[in-house]
Amino acid sequence: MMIVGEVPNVTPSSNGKPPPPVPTLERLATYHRFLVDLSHAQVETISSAEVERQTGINAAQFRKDLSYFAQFGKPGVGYNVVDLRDRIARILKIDQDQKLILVGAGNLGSALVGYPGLKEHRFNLVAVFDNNYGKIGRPLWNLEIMDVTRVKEVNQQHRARIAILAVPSVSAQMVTDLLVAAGIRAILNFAPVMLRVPDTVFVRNVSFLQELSVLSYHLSADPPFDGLSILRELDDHGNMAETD
Amino acid sequence: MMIVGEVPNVTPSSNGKPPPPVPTLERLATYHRFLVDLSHAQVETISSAEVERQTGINAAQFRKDLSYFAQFGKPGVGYNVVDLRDRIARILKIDQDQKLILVGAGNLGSALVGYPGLKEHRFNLVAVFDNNYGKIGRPLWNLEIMDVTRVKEVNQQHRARIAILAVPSVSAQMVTDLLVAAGIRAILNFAPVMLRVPDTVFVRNVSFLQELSVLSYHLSADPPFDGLSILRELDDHGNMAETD
DNA sequence: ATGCATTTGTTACGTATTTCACAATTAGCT
DNA sequence: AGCTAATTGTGAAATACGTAACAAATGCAT
Repeated sequence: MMIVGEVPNVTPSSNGKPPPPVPTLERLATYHRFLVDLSHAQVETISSAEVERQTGINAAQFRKDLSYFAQFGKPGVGYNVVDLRDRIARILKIDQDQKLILVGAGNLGSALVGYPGLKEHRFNLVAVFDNNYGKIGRPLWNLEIMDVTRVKEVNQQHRARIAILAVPSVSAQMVTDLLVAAGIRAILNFAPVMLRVPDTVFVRNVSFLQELSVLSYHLSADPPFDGLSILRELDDHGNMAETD
Repeated sequence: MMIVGEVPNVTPSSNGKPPPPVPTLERLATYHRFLVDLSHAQVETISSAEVERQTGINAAQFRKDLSYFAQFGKPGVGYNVVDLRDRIARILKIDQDQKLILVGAGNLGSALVGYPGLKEHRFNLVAVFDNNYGKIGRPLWNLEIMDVTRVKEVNQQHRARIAILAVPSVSAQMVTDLLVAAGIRAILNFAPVMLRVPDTVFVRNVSFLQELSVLSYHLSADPPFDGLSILRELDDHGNMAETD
């Protein structure tokens, strides 16, 4: 029973249960890919302990992640690989074709949508847009690059709900507004800026430079060691961190 | 003074202070880019409240993030934009040229290292490797693609410490072992697998499919709304979520 | 059929991160 | 100089997330 005035920001399908944490969703995608591999290797069942051994993710974490959604396993036995794989796919809605549009047909955008894993995971590119007149009309893969100002009109046919945004930072917000107006509900943003969107729209940011900067931080400031000193450390410690 | 037997896993420059959380480092990169923009716009000083207004990041969060490193601002005044920008750059070590190598000269890898933002942020690609014999010897940008088995030998000259890993999942671990042996200390991994590395090596994972899957989850299961319903919601609520 | 070894689902605990709240500091104004 | 308004830096409170621990469930062996 919903109390009037309560804020219904609990994300999709507001049941009674607490919504799954975002890190859980991220791991779910990892589990899915892992299970796909297992199923190809004809593995029938797997235990959470075995998942930990093979992926490095804590077994309790794995079980808890799944518990946000339903009960999947049999005590004493484990999880049926194919069943779990398919049920996770349903949760993430990657069991059905998902239409994508790309905005920004530059180097990065073209490469991203050219990634063959996309089709394999049923993400389907249906249209490509750009705001650079030099590019409009040219082909990208099997599609024609269209003027981004037409995105609303064009998406009335496709009804894609996910957009990949790979435009320069300066145009990112402007393009985002067009996407929102075109019915896009989820944006994968590669521009290193915070987008303003209505709270009905989900954004995930991927920033290449940010990732590199975090890595850069962790490099010690001392004079660069040559490769050998690392090897020596390896020998000292045995070798790998964690697990076998 | 270091107590014997203490575990020195506190990341770089083990001072007495607690190490900054990783989320703080990620935001630091965001602040840096934001400050670069401000400095180009000739803004002299900025307050944490104004940062919140413009980036959406909580003002206390901003101040606390900075407090892990030093005191940067003047009470009653705020932060000097140029000074803060440069000090964050020093913290992240993006004030100096950082050498990078790329492993995996496919679509994605080529596009990533072709991104002009890299040079602007002083990340310098010094070598490209692949394990596909068809590609070895060919040029990529101004470099020749080399056999990845030679990475140790070649990196003895360059002494790059950061690697971008954009190879298929199956070869990712094998290549990683070569990189570690070659003195690489930080890896930006685009393959959707968990890499095993010694704990002297830092890994950041970027998975395109994982990001899309998380977005896909958030799409409600109900029949797809057309673009107009979203617009109606926009009108109802005023318009944007948060801030002006 | 009963007991044992295994493994789940979940509650309780611990750690990490974010947010709040306020004393301390600064610049400008009178 | 002293007062005021603004804003920082930070300990304490709140929240989110991860890990451990264990009762309940299952299949297998006897």
